[in-house]
Formats: sequence, C-alpha cells, structure tokens
Amino acid sequence: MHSYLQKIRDFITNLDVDSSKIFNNMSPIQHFAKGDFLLKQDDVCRKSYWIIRGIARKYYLHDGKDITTELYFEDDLAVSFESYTLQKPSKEYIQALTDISVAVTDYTLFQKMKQQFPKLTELDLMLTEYYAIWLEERLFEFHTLSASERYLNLLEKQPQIVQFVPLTHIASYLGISLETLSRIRAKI
Amino acid sequence: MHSYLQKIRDFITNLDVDSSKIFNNMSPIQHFAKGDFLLKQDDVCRKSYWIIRGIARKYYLHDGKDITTELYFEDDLAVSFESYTLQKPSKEYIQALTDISVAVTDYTLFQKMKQQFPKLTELDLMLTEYYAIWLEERLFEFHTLSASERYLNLLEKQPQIVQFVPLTHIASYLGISLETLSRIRAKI
DNA sequence: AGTAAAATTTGACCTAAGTCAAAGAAGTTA
DNA sequence: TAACTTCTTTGACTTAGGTCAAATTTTACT
Repeated sequence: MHSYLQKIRDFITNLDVDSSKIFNNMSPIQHFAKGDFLLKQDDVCRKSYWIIRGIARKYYLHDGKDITTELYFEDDLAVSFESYTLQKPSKEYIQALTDISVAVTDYTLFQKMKQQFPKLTELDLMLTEYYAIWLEERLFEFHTLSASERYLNLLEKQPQIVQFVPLTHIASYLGISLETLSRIRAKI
Repeated sequence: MHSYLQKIRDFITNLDVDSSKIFNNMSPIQHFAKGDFLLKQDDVCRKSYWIIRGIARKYYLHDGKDITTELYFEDDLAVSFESYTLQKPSKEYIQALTDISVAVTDYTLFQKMKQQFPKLTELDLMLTEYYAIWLEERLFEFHTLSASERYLNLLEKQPQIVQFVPLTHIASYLGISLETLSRIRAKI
C-alpha cells in the first residue's frame, strides 16, 4: 500500500495527544531476513507492516507462475488488503527481498483502538483511499499503456524499483514476460 | 463503486438513531434522462450517486477511444473516486445509460456529517474498503485471464451487464476490442 | 411502415508480445 | 578461483488479439 506520504505524516502529526500516544505505542519494531515470509498464502493477514528499512514484495501463484502485485520500500505499508480487511485467508505471499525492519500493527488491536480513538478510523480511511487511488492508476496503466510504455512509466515514477528489484519480479508486476522486458530494456 | 450489499445494509440498519436520521435526510432523490451526464471530465466530482433505478457508466477518453471503467446498476454507488476523494478535476465522465433515479450525497455535507457522527466515517471506510477489494479483483483478472476468460467471468458474475449494456462498453470495460469480443461471443 | 442511425458481425491481414530453448553474466559460497 | 546458483539476454518461432473495412442486423424516429 503506497502512501501519499506527506499528507499522512501531517495527519499523524496533528493527532490529539491521546490518539498520538496510542499510535506510537501500538507498533513494535520487528526484523526479517532476506527471503523470510511476512505472510503466506492461506494464512489470515493479522498484521500490517510499515516498512522502515529494506525492500519487500507481495505476490501470488497462478498456474505455477508467480505474479508480483506490489513492491514495498521505506514508508510503504505492506499488507494483503483483502485478507487483512475481511480477516480471511490470503491469496498472496509477502516476502522480504532484503533484510528488513518493519513496524508491526496487529489487526485486532487496531480495530479496538479505532473504537476508542475515532481519529484512527479517519487515518485508516485515508490510507485506504490512497490505496484505492493507487489501484485505479494501475488499472489505468493496464488499460492504456503498451508493455514498453508501462516500463518507461515505472522507470520514471519509481526508479528505485528498477534499480533494486530483480527483473523477473518487475516483469510480472508489469504484466510482461521476462524476455519481453529484457528486449524492451535493450532498445532504450 | 460496487457494494457488498448486505454488510452495508446491516451496518446502516445498526446505526444509532441520530446517525441514522442524518443519513436518511442527507441524500435527496434526483432523476436523469438517458444520455445525461452526472459528471464530466475536468469537473470536480462533488456528489456521489447511489443508483436507485436504471443503469449508468463511468468512462474516460484516451487517444480518442472511450474506455468504460465501471458499470452501475441498482444499489451501486457511482462516483469518480479520485476526483471525489481529493476534490480535484475528474479524468472520468459518468453518464446515464438509461433513465435513472439516484440518491445524491454532497461531498462537503458528508464530510461535515462525518465529523458529527463518527459512525458515518466507519461507513465511508467500509465502502472504500469494498471498492479497493473490487479494484484488486479487476487487476487480478487483467493479470491472469485471457480475453475470453474475462468475458466468461463477467457473464458468470454479472450477467445483467451482458444483458443490458451495449457491447462496445463491455469490450472496453474488459480491455478487449469490439471485434474480438464479438468473435468470442460467436464461439460460445 | 420506411428510413436513418446505431450496434454487431464477419473477413482479411498485421503485430505486439508470448513461448521455448540455449547461451552468457553476475552473485554466492565452499 | 572454482563451482553453483540465480539472473539476464538473445534467437527462432508462434499466437492472441488488434486494425481496417465492409456487410448485416437491430433500434429509434418520423
């Protein structure tokens, strides 16, 4: 889940004292090694992970292929959205691509805290809104851009992905075969 | 925005008296004739439209082609999400495909009401969550299904679309050319 | 009913991107 | 530094789905 960072920071900064205190104590830091799974398919996603350092990805398996649905960098919120929201088994895996540090928020605890501190519900709404807008953008790209346009667009918007993530994952993230992506890169 | 209807109905049914009263008085009914625009590109989407009767669609223009992004039936919530949420000019049009009746909720009024009745923020969150889940599903379909699989999937999940909406719109909604869609249908 | 307009189908051809297979590069580990 | 493993590139070939153009069919309007 990608954040419109500044607006979210502002919102958090402006929380009342109580909400703010709660918010800061709710999410202990945890570390994962490269390759570790934060979530596996069929498990219920009971935590959200705010990436503090390192890279992770979310993906699912379809006909033996693995398809990357999201790439996480610093300040992104890693979560299998449907599983987390409906507390049902996840279709997706979340895996650390490097050693990572994350702030972990428990679903149930957050639900309770939202009841006590309504400002947190507003924060939740805000995060969800930005995620939906990001999804709309992804759909727009699939509808209107060719394979190489999608790659160029990614290169422009999130050069860090191209710099640090293996091409296989970038290819499936863009809905392109690895070979085609390689050829696209060769031409630039 | 498609609703997981029952959960939303339940939620509204269980609102406290004050929230419920507000909710019911907030959205006057309005009528549009076939072909009318509920929203045009570049206008800010200041209203959300709960479809009471009839059919509408949301679309944008790209390189002269029109691409349908959503089809609305009874109980769907028609809104250009990014424009509504950020109150910025819309990339999309919303148009009545038949004569329609809608319950119209004003953005600014709803924002105010949410401050007074926090339950409404929870409702807003719930609607946004379901919209995000629906968007994830759409992305999944584009990633994993072929053109004819997408059509068959639509036929199964939302037969009313195929029954009542012109094929041109269905084609662009599925990311298929009109001709290819016609051939897919011929083969079934 | 008769005509225009819109929607859908069909045909011929084209092309972006996929698949399969093999060769090179680049990292990792002993 | 050799030997794996993983990642990326290149080549040869295939194919799903696009485009353009011309029928049909259906719908809407006088």
